[in-house]
Amino acid sequence: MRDATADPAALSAALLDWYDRHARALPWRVGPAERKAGVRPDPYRVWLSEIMLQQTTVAAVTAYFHRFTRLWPSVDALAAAEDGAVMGEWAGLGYYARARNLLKCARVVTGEHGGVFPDDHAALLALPGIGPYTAATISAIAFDRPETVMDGNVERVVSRLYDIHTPLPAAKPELHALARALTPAQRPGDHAQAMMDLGATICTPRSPACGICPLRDPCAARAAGTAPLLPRKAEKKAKPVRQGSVYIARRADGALLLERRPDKGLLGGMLGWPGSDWGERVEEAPPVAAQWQVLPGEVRHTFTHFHLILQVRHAEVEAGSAPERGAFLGQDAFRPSDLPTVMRKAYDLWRSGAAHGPGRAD
DNA sequence: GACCCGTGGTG
DNA sequence: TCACCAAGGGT
Repeated sequence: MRDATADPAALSAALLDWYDRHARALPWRVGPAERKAGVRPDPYRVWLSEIMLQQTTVAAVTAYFHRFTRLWPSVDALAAAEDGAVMGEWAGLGYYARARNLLKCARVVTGEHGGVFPDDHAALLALPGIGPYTAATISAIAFDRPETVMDGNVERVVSRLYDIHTPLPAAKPELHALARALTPAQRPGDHAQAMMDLGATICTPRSPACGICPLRDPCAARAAGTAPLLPRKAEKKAKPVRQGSVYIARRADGALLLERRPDKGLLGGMLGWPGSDWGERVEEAPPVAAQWQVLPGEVRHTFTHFHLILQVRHAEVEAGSAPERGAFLGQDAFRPSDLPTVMRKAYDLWRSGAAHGPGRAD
């Protein structure tokens, strides 16, 4: 199915020419004009952005990237941060193991590499939270190494360029070999970013803009009319529905009962309301003795592999009450933005009900 | 390879 | 409303 006229050097040249004219301006990016003028990206910012961008859109990442770089302008500054502060700033971005590994990685770079990111693939791969994709991307973008970057964008672009119908993930080795042949010796960093920009703006998952694509002539899927159908993917399993409950206790002074979740597992390391496990139909004793009231309504939330329906309970507790789980956090120390989204939804449900007082209709 | 791990946008 | 999707990594 390969187009014999699709010379890799010509493809790469056409792609770089398009990138020079249409590169997205991104907060962590050194654009093609600056790069040609000799400007080099800050490896810390490249690394931070790549971790944030794992399975996450540019639109979602941008505000987080600005906050993180303002609070912690260097890897040394980040390494010195408190765990809770970093987890709180990451709240809402998801995949919280990334934040835990972000801190681990910063502390290794500071403690074992003198605060300087290593510039070789193997050393990068050995760092927490950096896998094959991120190691290759940091090498290419931060150090302009001729690494082959294989993310979801590149898989899509290459599968269409060569009209590959093998479903993912089985197609990965084949796609990687094809992508490697496209990687140029000159400007590999810009090439990697050009592939991603093409995938994000032209060669999109649905209704790709083939008419204005710089690779439309050599593209095999464009010729075959199969571009919108690629890449094919293995079927996914259905998500089961789980249920559970959380307890929001407020002390007279306004302090709220919260707990730090264990590092492993769902929402690991994040702040949350004490509650039951989540499963078929779980009931559990409250974290503190009180008159618990079931709030009207429910929280619905979807995780990677299940749907959750959450019942929210609330109680006003006495000043001296000793909780069996969690700890009371003072009004001034509690920021709703520190909560992962599902816990934030529970908080919002309680607050929206409290605003209307008891006896609310729904 | 299989499974676990979040979230918000989108059609 | 809902399934799909996004600059993946760890186990």
